[in-house]
Parts: sequence; C-alpha cells; structure tokens
Amino acid sequence: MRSLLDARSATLLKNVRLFRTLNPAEFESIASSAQRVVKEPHEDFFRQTQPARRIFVVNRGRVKLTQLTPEGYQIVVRYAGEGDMFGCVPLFGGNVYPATATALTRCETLAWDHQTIAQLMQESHQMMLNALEELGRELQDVRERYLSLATERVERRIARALLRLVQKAGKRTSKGVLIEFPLTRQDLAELTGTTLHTVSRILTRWGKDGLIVSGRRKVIIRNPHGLVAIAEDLHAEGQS
Amino acid sequence: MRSLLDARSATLLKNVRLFRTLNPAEFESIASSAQRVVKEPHEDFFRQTQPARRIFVVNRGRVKLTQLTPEGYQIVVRYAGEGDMFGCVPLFGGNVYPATATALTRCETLAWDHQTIAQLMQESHQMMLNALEELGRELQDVRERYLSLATERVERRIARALLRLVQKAGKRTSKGVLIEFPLTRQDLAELTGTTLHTVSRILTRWGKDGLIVSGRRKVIIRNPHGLVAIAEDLHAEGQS
DNA sequence: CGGCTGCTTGATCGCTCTCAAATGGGGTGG
DNA sequence: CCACCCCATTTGAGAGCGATCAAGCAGCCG
Repeated sequence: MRSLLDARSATLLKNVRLFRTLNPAEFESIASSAQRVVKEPHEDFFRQTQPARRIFVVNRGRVKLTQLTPEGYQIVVRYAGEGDMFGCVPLFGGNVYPATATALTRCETLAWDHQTIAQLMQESHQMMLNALEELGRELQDVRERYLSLATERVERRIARALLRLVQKAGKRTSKGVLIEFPLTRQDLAELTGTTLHTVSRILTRWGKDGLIVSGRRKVIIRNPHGLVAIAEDLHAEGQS
Repeated sequence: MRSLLDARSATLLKNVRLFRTLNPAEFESIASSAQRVVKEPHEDFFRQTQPARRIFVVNRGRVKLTQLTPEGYQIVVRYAGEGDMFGCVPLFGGNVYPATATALTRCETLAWDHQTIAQLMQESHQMMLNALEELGRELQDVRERYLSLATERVERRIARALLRLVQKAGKRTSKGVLIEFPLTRQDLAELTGTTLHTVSRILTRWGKDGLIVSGRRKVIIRNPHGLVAIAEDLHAEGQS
C-alpha cells in the first residue's frame, strides 16, 4: 500500500519516539494507516471524559493539554509540540480521555484509531517497548513536577516551568530565547499551581531585573543562567 | 523446572497484575526465576539513585516509597502492599531507582533481575501489555494527586489521602477501619505536601469531631462518610 | 526507669490567594 | 483608517492558610 504522507510527515514520523526503531515494513504499516487531522487555534482535538478513540502525533503546531477539576479549577498537564504524541490513553487501556487537547496555533497532526494502534502493537514488539519507554518518561516528568509543587515556592516553580518550556520550545532570537507559542500568565499559573496574579508580579519583577522580556502572550528569556539560579536556589543575587 | 515457591507465593503471584493472564508456561517461567528477598522494619530494599537492578513484588508486609529533594525535603511517593509491584523502573528503561524503598513492617518479597524481566517480556506479549497497563494506572494516580495538590486545601488532601489508604490497607475492626501499617503524622505530611504540625492539628480536630481515632503511628477511621464529605467538599457539618 | 521517638499545642510570621479596579495592546468592524 | 472593545496584564490592599519556631508531653522499648 502506498503511503498517504508527504515527505515532511514521513520524516517527522521517523523521529517520533513511539515509531523510531521500527523496521521498514512496520513503518510502512504505520504510515499508511495514518489520518490527517488539522485544527485551527482554539479548536479542541478532544475533550476530557470523551471516549478515547484516537491517538495523535503533532506534525506542525502546538497543543495544550489541560484538566479541569469538579470545582472548576484548571491545570495544564503539558504542551505537545512537533513529534510529540498526545491522547495516548488507548495505549494502556484507557477508555476516556483524562484531559482536553486544544490547538494553540494552527495544528497539523496525524492520528490513528485505537483499534489500529492496538493491532500494530500486537504485531510489533518494538513498538510496545517504545510505548513503555514513552510512558515511563511521562511518569517521571509528572513525578518531578509533583515533587516541585510539594516542596518549592512559587517563584522557583515558575522558573523551572519556563526552563522546561525553553528546552521544548525555545527559539533563539536577537533579544534572547523566545518561547515560540502563545503563553499567557494564566497558562503559566495553571502549569505551576498558582494564580495569574502571582505569575504577573513575578514576571514583572524578573523583567525589571533583566532576566526576561515579556508581553502579551509572550515570554523571552534574556538570561537563562539567572533563571537557573532561581530554579536551583543558588540565590546569589548579582548575576550578569 | 520445578518452581521454588511455596503455595502462598504462587497464589499471590497469580494475582499480581503484571503476571495475571499469563499462560501456564510463561507463569512457570516467572515463578522459577523469582528470588526471595526478606527485609526487617526500617531496612531498605534499595535507595534513590542506586542502579536499578531488580523489580519486586510484595508477598507479605508493607513498603514505603519516598523521594528526597536536593534541599532535604522528603515526599512519600506511595505505599506498596501485598501483590503490589515496586522498583519497576527497569520495565521502561530506567537505569537508576528514582526513589527509596523502605520496609515498614517485616516484608517478604519476590524479586527478579532486570535482565530476567527483559527476557520474559521479550517472550511474552501479554506481560508487556500488562506492564503498559500497570504503568498507565500509576500515571493516572500521580496525575490525580498532582491535581489535588495544585488545587485543594490541606484538609481535603489529607482526607483524600486517608481514604486512599483505607482502600488499599483498610482493616475493619470494632472501633472502625484501621490502616494496618505504622503511619506517622510525618508520613501523612509527606504524602500530602504539608508539615507534620498541620497534619497533627487537623487529625486532632477530626478526633474531637469523632471522625477518627488516632494514636502513635496509628489511624482508625470511625466515620468514612464524614471524610468523604470533606474530601468532596460537601461541607455539611452535622453528619452522623 | 531513663531515653528516644512521635505527638500536641501555642505564638507568630509571611507567602500567596482573593477581591477590586485600572491600564493597554491588538484585532475587528464600521 | 480610525474607534471601539475585548482580552490579557498590571497593580494595590487586605486577609488568611499554613509554615516556622519553640516548648512540652506521652507512649514505648530496652
């Protein structure tokens, strides 16, 4: 069967962790069963508690995954960028999505039916191993954030969060490292378990200290070292 | 090959999620490659950052899994009881243990070398699927606790934690439901991201309200409904 | 019967949330 | 092209939850 994918998608797919290290036959099988799904900003791929039918891989764009509590509080679970997988509950037997996936920018993604994925995993040992590894990574990530939330002050958590975002979506510019997707104070708050007010105050202070430049839905890190110092609590104030 | 296990161990093993649904041949393979490991209270199975060589299943007793931050704060990751697996990082490619495992009571466990497990998973599709599912469950659990920590007050988090413990280790007695392993205020604090002082104050209050009876390393839940009311924020004060 | 470990309780402090209101950027429609 | 409006952000004032500091108490084991 001929693959339905353009060259860009195919290349990208080879770098998705879940599919890396597959042999050509397996890979072709994956590629030929992919569906294209495109969403505009603010559109949802799926919503929390909906039946989990498909899993997605981001081809282009940025996706925000959020959870809502019964009381109406929202938290950001994570951001998914190019090559990242999301909606992967079907991999391990989940029936419903535990979170909502929203397009932050225009998003091109590839999707697979959960039956298809189950079938493919059935056939490919390697893919199942990859899935295990991916899940393990995610578990470790949540644990780390949990630890941070349980033991650290807001300021450090925000510093940590920004550094993580820089690593995943940082783009070098003349003014510093830009986080290249729209990021509001509210988002940062929901990512770190605080309020937008507190985030705003801290970012303003960091702006005055020359650590960052921030604007409407935008953050540029000017002095990553300074942020690391805060994140690691080396609070030696006078850093260049 | 003859299994090295006594009847109790064999029965228990069949109820471990990772091994359930395996066929007899696979199962025998598991059973015959198990090592017995016994620890006295306060002894460690392994420590955080040590190379992860083995995975364990609790046969009898109770194990506490903790993480330590560079600043010296400690948190409780979870408690493992009979039939629970712990130290499972090798399942998904971890090199070192991310936590410390301590025996709370005298513990009899079964252990497997990570090579052995890798081998067995290589051979058994079913087991790999089980591992995925197990990991998924754990991920969901951490996410839930994360959400709780990010959005709820201390009192609710403690109520929730106690209810979870009741479910995993509750034992009906004449005075109420006892959590049947030594549980200090400090432990509860590290489980819910607070301090032992705050835990103590809240437990004292609950004691006065007749919700619980607590003592040295001991908690008995007298009125689970009352705790649920707190956990779910139904704060209707006058419950029977 | 010490001594240790775990628990209680009081007093105080401060980080962070809450409530309130003003400001401003940027896109949209007239 | 301009005016308007919405949404994101900033900023202030105040309150309070829970941390921190500091003793004192009480089971329990040796």
